Amino acid sequence: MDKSGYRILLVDDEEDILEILSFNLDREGYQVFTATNGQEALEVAARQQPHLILLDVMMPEMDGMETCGELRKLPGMEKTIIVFLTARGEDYSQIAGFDAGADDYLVKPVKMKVLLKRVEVLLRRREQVPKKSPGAADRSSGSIVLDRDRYLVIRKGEKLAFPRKEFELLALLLSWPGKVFSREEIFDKVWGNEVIVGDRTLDVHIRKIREKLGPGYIHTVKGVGYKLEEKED
Amino acid sequence: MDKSGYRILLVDDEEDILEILSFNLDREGYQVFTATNGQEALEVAARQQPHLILLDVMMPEMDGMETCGELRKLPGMEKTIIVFLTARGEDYSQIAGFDAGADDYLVKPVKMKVLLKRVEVLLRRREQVPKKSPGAADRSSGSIVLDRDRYLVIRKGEKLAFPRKEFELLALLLSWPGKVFSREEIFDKVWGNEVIVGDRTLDVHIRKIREKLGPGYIHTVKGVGYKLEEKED
DNA sequence: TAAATTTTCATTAATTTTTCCTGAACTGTA
DNA sequence: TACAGTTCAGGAAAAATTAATGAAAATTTA
Repeated sequence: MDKSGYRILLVDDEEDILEILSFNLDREGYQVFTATNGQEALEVAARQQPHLILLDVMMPEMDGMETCGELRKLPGMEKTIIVFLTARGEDYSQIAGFDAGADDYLVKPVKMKVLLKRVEVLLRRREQVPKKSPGAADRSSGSIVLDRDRYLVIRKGEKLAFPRKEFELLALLLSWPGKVFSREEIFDKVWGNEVIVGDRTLDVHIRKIREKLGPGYIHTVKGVGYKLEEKED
Repeated sequence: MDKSGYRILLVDDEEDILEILSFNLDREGYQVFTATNGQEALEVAARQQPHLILLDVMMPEMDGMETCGELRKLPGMEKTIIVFLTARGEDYSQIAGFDAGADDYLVKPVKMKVLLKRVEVLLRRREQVPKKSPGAADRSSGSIVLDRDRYLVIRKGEKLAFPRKEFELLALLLSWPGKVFSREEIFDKVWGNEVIVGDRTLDVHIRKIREKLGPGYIHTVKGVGYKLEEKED
Protein backbone atom coordinates (compact mmCIF):
# COMPACT_ATOMS: atom_id res chain seq x y z
CA MET A 1 0.00 0.00 0.00
CA ASP A 2 1.34 3.37 -0.93
CA LYS A 3 0.81 5.33 2.22
CA SER A 4 2.08 8.64 1.00
CA GLY A 5 -1.18 9.19 -0.80
CA TYR A 6 -3.13 9.28 2.42
CA ARG A 7 -3.75 12.29 4.60
CA ILE A 8 -4.39 11.70 8.27
CA LEU A 9 -5.61 14.26 10.75
CA LEU A 10 -4.78 13.81 14.42
CA VAL A 11 -6.89 15.59 17.00
CA ASP A 12 -5.93 15.58 20.66
CA ASP A 13 -5.52 18.22 23.25
CA GLU A 14 -2.35 16.65 24.58
CA GLU A 15 0.65 17.77 22.65
CA ASP A 16 2.69 14.75 23.75
CA ILE A 17 0.30 12.34 22.20
CA LEU A 18 0.08 14.31 19.01
CA GLU A 19 3.79 14.22 18.76
CA ILE A 20 4.12 10.47 19.26
CA LEU A 21 1.34 9.65 16.86
CA SER A 22 2.55 12.13 14.36
CA PHE A 23 6.06 10.77 14.48
CA ASN A 24 4.96 7.21 13.92
CA LEU A 25 2.40 7.84 11.23
CA ASP A 26 4.82 10.09 9.47
CA ARG A 27 7.44 7.41 9.56
CA GLU A 28 4.98 5.03 7.96
CA GLY A 29 4.76 7.44 5.09
CA TYR A 30 1.40 9.10 5.67
CA GLN A 31 0.84 12.79 5.36
CA VAL A 32 0.00 13.91 8.85
CA PHE A 33 -1.85 16.98 10.11
CA THR A 34 -2.67 17.87 13.67
CA ALA A 35 -5.15 19.86 15.65
CA THR A 36 -5.41 20.42 19.39
CA ASN A 37 -9.09 21.11 19.63
CA GLY A 38 -12.36 20.62 17.85
CA GLN A 39 -12.50 24.02 16.31
CA GLU A 40 -9.07 23.70 14.84
CA ALA A 41 -9.86 20.20 13.67
CA LEU A 42 -12.76 21.48 11.61
CA GLU A 43 -10.65 24.10 9.95
CA VAL A 44 -7.80 21.78 9.09
CA ALA A 45 -10.14 19.08 7.93
CA ALA A 46 -11.99 21.43 5.62
CA ARG A 47 -8.76 22.59 4.09
CA GLN A 48 -6.82 19.33 3.89
CA GLN A 49 -9.61 16.87 3.22
CA PRO A 50 -7.99 14.02 5.17
CA HIS A 51 -8.81 10.42 4.41
CA LEU A 52 -8.78 9.44 8.05
CA ILE A 53 -9.20 11.33 11.29
CA LEU A 54 -7.97 10.13 14.66
CA LEU A 55 -10.05 11.89 17.24
CA ASP A 56 -9.60 11.94 20.97
CA VAL A 57 -12.93 11.72 22.72
CA MET A 58 -11.88 13.60 25.82
CA MET A 59 -11.22 17.16 24.88
CA PRO A 60 -12.12 20.45 26.51
CA GLU A 61 -14.71 22.74 24.99
CA MET A 62 -15.82 20.66 22.05
CA ASP A 63 -15.42 16.97 22.76
CA GLY A 64 -14.72 14.23 20.25
CA MET A 65 -18.26 13.25 19.64
CA GLU A 66 -19.46 16.72 19.01
CA THR A 67 -16.49 17.39 16.78
CA CYS A 68 -17.27 14.24 14.90
CA GLY A 69 -20.81 15.35 14.28
CA GLU A 70 -19.58 18.67 12.96
CA LEU A 71 -16.93 17.05 10.81
CA ARG A 72 -19.49 14.90 9.16
CA LYS A 73 -21.35 17.98 8.06
CA LEU A 74 -18.39 19.34 6.15
CA PRO A 75 -18.58 18.94 2.40
CA GLY A 76 -16.81 15.82 1.15
CA MET A 77 -16.36 14.53 4.64
CA GLU A 78 -19.30 12.18 4.74
CA LYS A 79 -17.17 9.22 4.01
CA THR A 80 -14.02 10.17 5.78
CA ILE A 81 -12.91 7.54 8.22
CA ILE A 82 -13.17 8.79 11.77
CA VAL A 83 -11.56 6.81 14.55
CA PHE A 84 -12.16 7.64 18.18
CA LEU A 85 -9.43 7.44 20.72
CA THR A 86 -10.85 6.74 24.12
CA ALA A 87 -9.40 6.11 27.54
CA ARG A 88 -10.06 2.81 29.14
CA GLY A 89 -12.87 3.09 31.62
CA GLU A 90 -14.88 5.53 29.63
CA ASP A 91 -18.34 4.39 28.98
CA TYR A 92 -18.21 2.04 26.04
CA SER A 93 -21.91 1.86 25.59
CA GLN A 94 -21.94 5.53 25.01
CA ILE A 95 -19.03 5.43 22.66
CA ALA A 96 -19.88 2.36 20.70
CA GLY A 97 -23.58 2.95 20.70
CA PHE A 98 -24.07 6.55 19.74
CA ASP A 99 -24.47 7.67 16.22
CA ALA A 100 -22.00 10.47 16.10
CA GLY A 101 -20.65 8.74 13.04
CA ALA A 102 -17.37 7.19 14.04
CA ASP A 103 -16.08 4.30 12.01
CA ASP A 104 -14.04 2.72 14.74
CA TYR A 105 -12.55 3.41 18.09
CA LEU A 106 -9.38 2.56 19.89
CA VAL A 107 -8.85 2.29 23.60
CA LYS A 108 -5.89 4.04 25.13
CA PRO A 109 -3.28 3.10 25.87
CA VAL A 110 -2.89 1.77 22.36
CA LYS A 111 0.14 -0.05 21.22
CA MET A 112 1.52 1.86 18.31
CA LYS A 113 1.72 -1.29 16.25
CA VAL A 114 -1.95 -1.90 16.77
CA LEU A 115 -2.87 1.62 15.91
CA LEU A 116 -0.85 1.63 12.75
CA LYS A 117 -2.35 -1.64 11.70
CA ARG A 118 -5.82 -0.39 12.35
CA VAL A 119 -5.24 2.71 10.34
CA GLU A 120 -3.87 0.66 7.50
CA VAL A 121 -6.78 -1.74 7.53
CA LEU A 122 -9.35 1.01 7.63
CA LEU A 123 -7.77 2.87 4.79
CA ARG A 124 -7.50 -0.19 2.70
CA ARG A 125 -11.06 -1.18 3.40
CA ARG A 126 -12.28 2.18 2.25
CA GLU A 127 -10.04 2.01 -0.73
CA GLN A 128 -12.15 -0.71 -2.35
CA VAL A 129 -10.19 -0.70 -5.52
CA PRO A 130 -9.81 -4.37 -6.21
CA LYS A 131 -6.55 -4.64 -8.04
CA LYS A 132 -5.62 -7.68 -9.92
CA SER A 133 -2.36 -9.31 -9.19
CA PRO A 134 -1.23 -11.11 -12.27
CA GLY A 135 -0.54 -14.75 -11.82
CA ALA A 136 -1.37 -14.81 -8.17
CA ALA A 137 -4.51 -16.41 -6.93
CA ASP A 138 -7.12 -13.80 -7.43
CA ARG A 139 -9.78 -14.19 -4.86
CA SER A 140 -11.95 -11.34 -5.93
CA SER A 141 -14.37 -12.58 -8.47
CA GLY A 142 -15.18 -11.02 -11.74
CA SER A 143 -18.71 -10.77 -12.86
CA ILE A 144 -20.43 -12.32 -9.87
CA VAL A 145 -21.08 -10.30 -6.76
CA LEU A 146 -22.93 -11.37 -3.66
CA ASP A 147 -25.29 -9.21 -1.71
CA ARG A 148 -25.42 -11.02 1.56
CA ASP A 149 -27.98 -8.69 3.07
CA ARG A 150 -30.55 -9.35 0.42
CA TYR A 151 -29.46 -12.84 -0.51
CA LEU A 152 -28.98 -11.71 -4.04
CA VAL A 153 -26.46 -12.77 -6.57
CA ILE A 154 -25.59 -10.10 -9.04
CA ARG A 155 -24.16 -11.38 -12.27
CA LYS A 156 -23.27 -8.72 -14.75
CA GLY A 157 -25.71 -6.34 -13.15
CA GLU A 158 -28.51 -8.82 -13.29
CA LYS A 159 -30.01 -9.68 -9.95
CA LEU A 160 -30.72 -13.31 -9.23
CA ALA A 161 -32.57 -14.51 -6.17
CA PHE A 162 -30.89 -17.41 -4.44
CA PRO A 163 -32.33 -19.51 -1.65
CA ARG A 164 -30.23 -19.80 1.45
CA LYS A 165 -28.40 -23.06 0.91
CA GLU A 166 -27.60 -22.27 -2.66
CA PHE A 167 -26.44 -18.85 -1.62
CA GLU A 168 -24.16 -20.19 1.08
CA LEU A 169 -22.74 -22.76 -1.24
CA LEU A 170 -22.05 -20.23 -3.93
CA ALA A 171 -20.59 -17.89 -1.36
CA LEU A 172 -18.18 -20.57 -0.30
CA LEU A 173 -17.05 -21.31 -3.83
CA LEU A 174 -16.81 -17.63 -4.54
CA SER A 175 -14.70 -17.03 -1.47
CA TRP A 176 -11.79 -18.46 -3.35
CA PRO A 177 -12.45 -18.66 -7.05
CA GLY A 178 -10.46 -21.41 -8.63
CA LYS A 179 -9.90 -23.39 -5.50
CA VAL A 180 -11.35 -26.85 -5.55
CA PHE A 181 -13.53 -27.44 -2.56
CA SER A 182 -13.88 -31.06 -1.57
CA ARG A 183 -17.26 -32.44 -0.73
CA GLU A 184 -16.16 -32.87 2.82
CA GLU A 185 -15.11 -29.29 3.06
CA ILE A 186 -18.33 -28.08 1.54
CA PHE A 187 -20.48 -30.12 3.86
CA ASP A 188 -18.44 -28.88 6.75
CA LYS A 189 -18.59 -25.24 5.85
CA VAL A 190 -22.08 -24.96 4.45
CA TRP A 191 -24.03 -27.50 6.46
CA GLY A 192 -21.85 -27.55 9.51
CA ASN A 193 -20.30 -30.54 11.08
CA GLU A 194 -23.46 -31.54 12.85
CA VAL A 195 -25.75 -32.05 9.95
CA ILE A 196 -25.36 -35.05 7.74
CA VAL A 197 -26.93 -35.11 4.33
CA GLY A 198 -26.54 -37.46 1.45
CA ASP A 199 -23.99 -37.00 -1.26
CA ARG A 200 -26.60 -36.42 -3.93
CA THR A 201 -27.90 -33.40 -2.07
CA LEU A 202 -24.83 -31.48 -2.96
CA ASP A 203 -25.08 -32.46 -6.60
CA VAL A 204 -28.59 -31.15 -6.71
CA HIS A 205 -27.64 -27.82 -5.22
CA ILE A 206 -24.82 -27.50 -7.65
CA ARG A 207 -27.28 -28.19 -10.41
CA LYS A 208 -29.65 -25.51 -9.18
CA ILE A 209 -26.86 -22.98 -9.09
CA ARG A 210 -25.77 -23.95 -12.56
CA GLU A 211 -29.29 -23.53 -13.81
CA LYS A 212 -29.34 -20.00 -12.50
CA LEU A 213 -25.86 -18.89 -13.39
CA GLY A 214 -25.67 -20.71 -16.65
CA PRO A 215 -22.82 -22.94 -17.69
CA GLY A 216 -19.18 -22.07 -17.45
CA TYR A 217 -19.00 -21.07 -13.84
CA ILE A 218 -19.02 -24.13 -11.66
CA HIS A 219 -16.67 -26.87 -12.69
CA THR A 220 -16.61 -30.44 -11.47
CA VAL A 221 -13.34 -32.03 -10.61
CA LYS A 222 -14.29 -35.62 -10.47
CA GLY A 223 -13.26 -37.42 -7.37
CA VAL A 224 -12.04 -34.21 -5.84
CA GLY A 225 -14.74 -31.59 -5.62
CA TYR A 226 -16.13 -28.48 -7.24
CA LYS A 227 -14.67 -25.15 -8.09
CA LEU A 228 -15.85 -21.87 -9.46
CA GLU A 229 -13.99 -20.32 -12.30
CA GLU A 230 -15.23 -17.80 -14.77
CA LYS A 231 -12.76 -17.70 -17.58
CA GLU A 232 -11.23 -21.10 -17.81
CA ASP A 233 -11.97 -23.50 -20.58
CA MET B 1 1.98 -38.64 17.57
CA ASP B 2 3.41 -37.22 20.74
CA LYS B 3 1.09 -34.38 21.49
CA SER B 4 2.84 -33.10 24.55
CA GLY B 5 5.37 -31.46 22.32
CA TYR B 6 2.79 -29.16 20.79
CA ARG B 7 1.68 -25.81 22.14
CA ILE B 8 -1.76 -24.60 21.22
CA LEU B 9 -3.14 -21.15 21.80
CA LEU B 10 -6.86 -20.65 22.10
CA VAL B 11 -8.33 -17.23 21.51
CA ASP B 12 -11.97 -16.52 22.21
CA ASP B 13 -13.76 -13.85 24.16
CA GLU B 14 -16.12 -16.36 25.66
CA GLU B 15 -14.64 -17.94 28.74
CA ASP B 16 -16.91 -20.94 28.53
CA ILE B 17 -15.66 -21.90 25.15
CA LEU B 18 -12.08 -21.45 26.20
CA GLU B 19 -12.69 -23.76 29.09
CA ILE B 20 -14.26 -26.51 27.06
CA LEU B 21 -11.64 -26.40 24.35
CA SER B 22 -8.88 -26.12 26.87
CA PHE B 23 -10.11 -29.11 28.81
CA ASN B 24 -10.33 -31.31 25.78
CA LEU B 25 -7.09 -30.32 24.15
CA ASP B 26 -5.35 -30.65 27.46
CA ARG B 27 -6.73 -34.11 27.91
CA GLU B 28 -5.33 -35.02 24.52
CA GLY B 29 -1.95 -34.12 25.84
CA TYR B 30 -1.31 -30.77 24.20
CA GLN B 31 0.10 -27.81 26.02
CA VAL B 32 -2.70 -25.29 26.01
CA PHE B 33 -2.64 -21.52 26.41
CA THR B 34 -5.55 -19.14 26.27
CA ALA B 35 -6.31 -15.53 25.55
CA THR B 36 -9.60 -13.68 25.64
CA ASN B 37 -8.82 -10.99 23.13
CA GLY B 38 -6.56 -10.19 20.24
CA GLN B 39 -4.23 -8.09 22.25
CA GLU B 40 -3.66 -10.79 24.79
CA ALA B 41 -3.30 -13.34 22.03
CA LEU B 42 -0.42 -11.41 20.57
CA GLU B 43 1.35 -11.25 23.87
CA VAL B 44 0.91 -14.90 24.70
CA ALA B 45 1.81 -15.97 21.20
CA ALA B 46 4.99 -13.96 21.24
CA ARG B 47 6.00 -15.51 24.52
CA GLN B 48 4.93 -19.09 24.02
CA GLN B 49 5.49 -19.55 20.32
CA PRO B 50 2.57 -21.91 19.84
CA HIS B 51 2.48 -24.36 16.98
CA LEU B 52 -1.19 -23.83 16.34
CA ILE B 53 -3.61 -21.05 17.13
CA LEU B 54 -7.36 -21.46 17.28
CA LEU B 55 -8.84 -18.06 16.72
CA ASP B 56 -12.42 -16.96 17.08
CA VAL B 57 -13.35 -14.58 14.30
CA MET B 58 -15.96 -12.71 16.22
CA MET B 59 -14.29 -10.79 18.97
CA PRO B 60 -14.73 -7.27 20.27
CA GLU B 61 -12.09 -4.62 19.64
CA MET B 62 -9.67 -6.57 17.54
CA ASP B 63 -11.39 -9.26 15.56
CA GLY B 64 -9.96 -12.56 14.53
CA MET B 65 -8.84 -11.51 11.13
CA GLU B 66 -7.05 -8.49 12.33
CA THR B 67 -5.47 -10.48 15.12
CA CYS B 68 -4.40 -13.02 12.57
CA GLY B 69 -2.71 -10.38 10.51
CA GLU B 70 -0.85 -9.15 13.55
CA LEU B 71 0.10 -12.62 14.63
CA ARG B 72 1.63 -13.28 11.27
CA LYS B 73 3.92 -10.38 11.75
CA LEU B 74 5.40 -11.68 14.95
CA PRO B 75 8.85 -13.17 14.57
CA GLY B 76 8.79 -16.90 14.01
CA MET B 77 5.06 -16.87 13.58
CA GLU B 78 4.96 -16.78 9.82
CA LYS B 79 4.34 -20.44 9.58
CA THR B 80 2.32 -21.04 12.68
CA ILE B 81 -0.92 -22.78 11.89
CA ILE B 82 -3.83 -20.46 12.40
CA VAL B 83 -7.34 -21.85 12.40
CA PHE B 84 -10.38 -19.62 12.41
CA LEU B 85 -13.44 -20.46 14.36
CA THR B 86 -16.44 -18.96 12.71
CA ALA B 87 -20.18 -18.99 13.06
CA ARG B 88 -22.10 -20.40 10.18
CA GLY B 89 -23.54 -17.76 7.93
CA GLU B 90 -20.71 -15.33 8.32
CA ASP B 91 -19.46 -14.00 5.08
CA TYR B 92 -17.16 -16.59 3.61
CA SER B 93 -15.52 -14.12 1.37
CA GLN B 94 -14.48 -12.26 4.47
CA ILE B 95 -13.34 -15.37 6.24
CA ALA B 96 -11.78 -17.67 3.75
CA GLY B 97 -10.94 -15.01 1.28
CA PHE B 98 -8.89 -12.02 2.08
CA ASP B 99 -5.33 -12.29 2.94
CA ALA B 100 -5.86 -12.71 6.60
CA GLY B 101 -3.53 -15.64 6.42
CA ALA B 102 -5.54 -18.41 8.01
CA ASP B 103 -4.65 -22.00 7.27
CA ASP B 104 -8.07 -23.39 7.86
CA TYR B 105 -11.33 -22.57 9.48
CA LEU B 106 -13.96 -24.44 11.36
CA VAL B 107 -17.62 -23.67 11.51
CA LYS B 108 -19.28 -23.47 14.89
CA PRO B 109 -20.77 -25.40 16.43
CA VAL B 110 -17.96 -27.86 16.06
CA LYS B 111 -18.06 -31.34 17.38
CA MET B 112 -15.16 -31.78 19.71
CA LYS B 113 -14.12 -34.93 17.94
CA VAL B 114 -14.01 -33.10 14.64
CA LEU B 115 -12.00 -30.30 16.09
CA LEU B 116 -9.48 -32.57 17.74
CA LYS B 117 -9.07 -34.50 14.54
CA ARG B 118 -8.55 -31.38 12.53
CA VAL B 119 -5.97 -30.08 14.94
CA GLU B 120 -4.13 -33.35 14.79
CA VAL B 121 -4.16 -33.45 11.02
CA LEU B 122 -2.96 -29.89 10.69
CA LEU B 123 -0.15 -30.37 13.13
CA ARG B 124 0.96 -33.51 11.43
CA ARG B 125 0.80 -31.94 8.02
CA ARG B 126 3.07 -29.14 9.10
CA GLU B 127 5.40 -31.67 10.54
CA GLN B 128 6.42 -33.12 7.22
CA VAL B 129 9.49 -31.34 6.10
CA PRO B 130 9.91 -31.61 2.39
CA LYS B 131 13.23 -33.21 1.77
CA LYS B 132 15.56 -31.87 -0.78
CA SER B 133 18.20 -33.73 -2.60
CA PRO B 134 21.40 -31.75 -2.87
CA GLY B 135 21.94 -31.59 -6.57
CA ALA B 136 18.45 -32.11 -7.79
CA ALA B 137 16.24 -29.48 -9.26
CA ASP B 138 13.87 -27.76 -6.96
CA ARG B 139 10.29 -28.62 -7.58
CA SER B 140 9.44 -25.00 -8.08
CA SER B 141 12.27 -24.33 -10.45
CA GLY B 142 11.10 -26.42 -13.34
CA SER B 143 8.55 -25.63 -15.94
CA ILE B 144 5.95 -27.82 -14.27
CA VAL B 145 4.14 -26.57 -11.25
CA LEU B 146 1.38 -28.21 -9.32
CA ASP B 147 -1.47 -26.19 -7.94
CA ARG B 148 -3.09 -28.39 -5.35
CA ASP B 149 -5.77 -25.88 -4.51
CA ARG B 150 -6.98 -25.67 -8.04
CA TYR B 151 -6.00 -29.19 -8.86
CA LEU B 152 -4.15 -28.03 -11.91
CA VAL B 153 -0.86 -28.87 -13.50
CA ILE B 154 0.76 -25.83 -14.98
CA ARG B 155 3.31 -26.46 -17.68
CA LYS B 156 4.90 -23.35 -19.05
CA GLY B 157 1.93 -21.30 -18.01
CA GLU B 158 -0.49 -23.65 -19.66
CA LYS B 159 -3.05 -25.15 -17.36
CA LEU B 160 -3.73 -28.84 -17.68
CA ALA B 161 -6.49 -30.73 -15.95
CA PHE B 162 -5.40 -33.98 -14.37
CA PRO B 163 -7.59 -36.69 -12.90
CA ARG B 164 -6.88 -37.68 -9.35
CA LYS B 165 -4.61 -40.66 -9.71
CA GLU B 166 -2.57 -39.06 -12.41
CA PHE B 167 -2.28 -35.91 -10.36
CA GLU B 168 -1.10 -37.78 -7.30
CA LEU B 169 1.33 -39.78 -9.30
CA LEU B 170 2.78 -36.73 -10.95
CA ALA B 171 2.91 -35.01 -7.60
CA LEU B 172 4.99 -37.84 -6.26
CA LEU B 173 7.44 -37.77 -9.12
CA LEU B 174 7.61 -34.02 -8.91
CA SER B 175 8.31 -34.11 -5.21
CA TRP B 176 11.82 -35.10 -6.02
CA PRO B 177 12.71 -34.43 -9.61
CA GLY B 178 15.40 -36.71 -10.87
CA LYS B 179 14.88 -39.36 -8.26
CA VAL B 180 13.87 -42.72 -9.59
CA PHE B 181 10.79 -44.00 -7.86
CA SER B 182 10.45 -47.75 -7.82
CA ARG B 183 7.16 -49.32 -8.70
CA GLU B 184 6.83 -50.54 -5.18
CA GLU B 185 7.39 -47.07 -3.82
CA ILE B 186 4.87 -45.58 -6.19
CA PHE B 187 2.19 -48.11 -5.40
CA ASP B 188 2.80 -47.52 -1.75
CA LYS B 189 2.64 -43.75 -1.90
CA VAL B 190 -0.08 -43.27 -4.47
CA TRP B 191 -2.32 -46.25 -3.92
CA GLY B 192 -1.55 -47.02 -0.32
CA ASN B 193 -0.43 -50.35 0.95
CA GLU B 194 -3.86 -51.88 1.23
CA VAL B 195 -4.85 -51.51 -2.37
CA ILE B 196 -3.37 -53.95 -4.78
CA VAL B 197 -3.47 -53.30 -8.48
CA GLY B 198 -1.77 -54.91 -11.38
CA ASP B 199 1.57 -53.79 -12.69
CA ARG B 200 0.16 -52.64 -15.98
CA THR B 201 -2.02 -50.12 -14.23
CA LEU B 202 0.95 -48.00 -13.45
CA ASP B 203 2.19 -48.14 -17.02
CA VAL B 204 -1.10 -46.87 -18.23
CA HIS B 205 -1.14 -43.95 -15.85
CA ILE B 206 2.35 -43.04 -16.83
CA ARG B 207 1.26 -43.15 -20.42
CA LYS B 208 -1.66 -40.87 -19.75
CA ILE B 209 0.57 -38.37 -18.05
CA ARG B 210 3.01 -38.51 -20.92
CA GLU B 211 0.19 -37.87 -23.35
CA LYS B 212 -0.69 -34.73 -21.49
CA LEU B 213 2.74 -33.39 -20.70
CA GLY B 214 4.34 -34.43 -23.91
CA PRO B 215 7.57 -36.37 -24.16
CA GLY B 216 10.74 -35.52 -22.35
CA TYR B 217 9.45 -35.33 -18.85
CA ILE B 218 8.88 -38.79 -17.51
CA HIS B 219 11.67 -41.24 -18.07
CA THR B 220 11.57 -44.98 -17.68
CA VAL B 221 14.42 -46.67 -15.93
CA LYS B 222 13.89 -50.19 -16.95
CA GLY B 223 13.76 -52.70 -14.19
CA VAL B 224 13.93 -49.94 -11.62
CA GLY B 225 11.13 -47.45 -11.95
CA TYR B 226 10.24 -44.01 -13.27
CA LYS B 227 11.62 -40.56 -12.77
CA LEU B 228 10.74 -37.08 -13.80
CA GLU B 229 13.37 -34.90 -15.32
CA GLU B 230 12.97 -31.94 -17.54
CA LYS B 231 16.30 -31.31 -19.10
CA GLU B 232 17.97 -34.59 -19.83
CA ASP B 233 17.82 -36.02 -23.29
C1' DT C 1 -52.46 -24.61 3.20
C1' DA C 2 -49.93 -23.38 -0.64
C1' DA C 3 -45.48 -22.29 -2.16
C1' DA C 4 -40.83 -22.59 -1.91
C1' DT C 5 -36.95 -24.91 -0.46
C1' DT C 6 -34.33 -28.78 0.81
C1' DT C 7 -33.42 -33.56 0.61
C1' DT C 8 -33.76 -38.27 -1.08
C1' DC C 9 -33.81 -41.75 -4.53
C1' DA C 10 -33.48 -44.37 -8.80
C1' DT C 11 -31.49 -44.02 -13.31
C1' DT C 12 -28.58 -42.61 -16.51
C1' DA C 13 -24.36 -40.67 -18.08
C1' DA C 14 -19.66 -39.54 -17.90
C1' DT C 15 -15.11 -40.15 -16.41
C1' DT C 16 -11.66 -42.53 -14.26
C1' DT C 17 -9.33 -46.61 -13.14
C1' DT C 18 -7.98 -51.01 -14.17
C1' DT C 19 -7.22 -55.12 -16.90
C1' DC C 20 -5.85 -57.52 -20.96
C1' DC C 21 -3.46 -58.43 -25.08
C1' DT C 22 0.08 -57.70 -28.58
C1' DG C 23 4.45 -56.36 -29.76
C1' DA C 24 8.79 -53.85 -29.20
C1' DA C 25 13.06 -53.15 -26.62
C1' DC C 26 16.39 -54.78 -23.72
C1' DT C 27 19.17 -58.49 -20.99
C1' DG C 28 21.88 -62.18 -20.52
C1' DT C 29 23.23 -66.57 -22.46
C1' DA C 30 24.52 -70.41 -25.39
C1' DT D 1 24.05 -64.16 -33.64
C1' DA D 2 20.04 -66.23 -32.36
C1' DC D 3 17.18 -67.45 -28.32
C1' DA D 4 14.56 -67.23 -24.29
C1' DG D 5 13.07 -64.24 -20.57
C1' DT D 6 11.82 -59.83 -18.83
C1' DT D 7 9.99 -55.42 -18.82
C1' DC D 8 7.51 -51.84 -20.64
C1' DA D 9 4.56 -49.18 -24.39
C1' DG D 10 0.30 -48.84 -26.88
C1' DG D 11 -4.39 -49.89 -28.26
C1' DA D 12 -8.67 -51.16 -26.79
C1' DA D 13 -12.10 -52.06 -23.74
C1' DA D 14 -14.17 -53.83 -19.35
C1' DA D 15 -14.93 -52.52 -14.56
C1' DA D 16 -15.54 -49.32 -11.15
C1' DT D 17 -16.25 -44.97 -9.47
C1' DT D 18 -18.42 -40.69 -9.42
C1' DA D 19 -21.55 -37.21 -10.92
C1' DA D 20 -25.75 -35.47 -13.58
C1' DT D 21 -30.68 -35.85 -14.14
C1' DG D 22 -35.59 -36.35 -13.54
C1' DA D 23 -38.99 -36.87 -10.36
C1' DA D 24 -40.87 -36.91 -6.06
C1' DA D 25 -40.97 -36.87 -0.93
C1' DA D 26 -39.98 -34.23 3.22
C1' DT D 27 -39.35 -30.05 5.29
C1' DT D 28 -39.65 -25.25 6.03
C1' DT D 29 -41.76 -20.73 5.09
C1' DA D 30 -45.02 -17.46 4.10
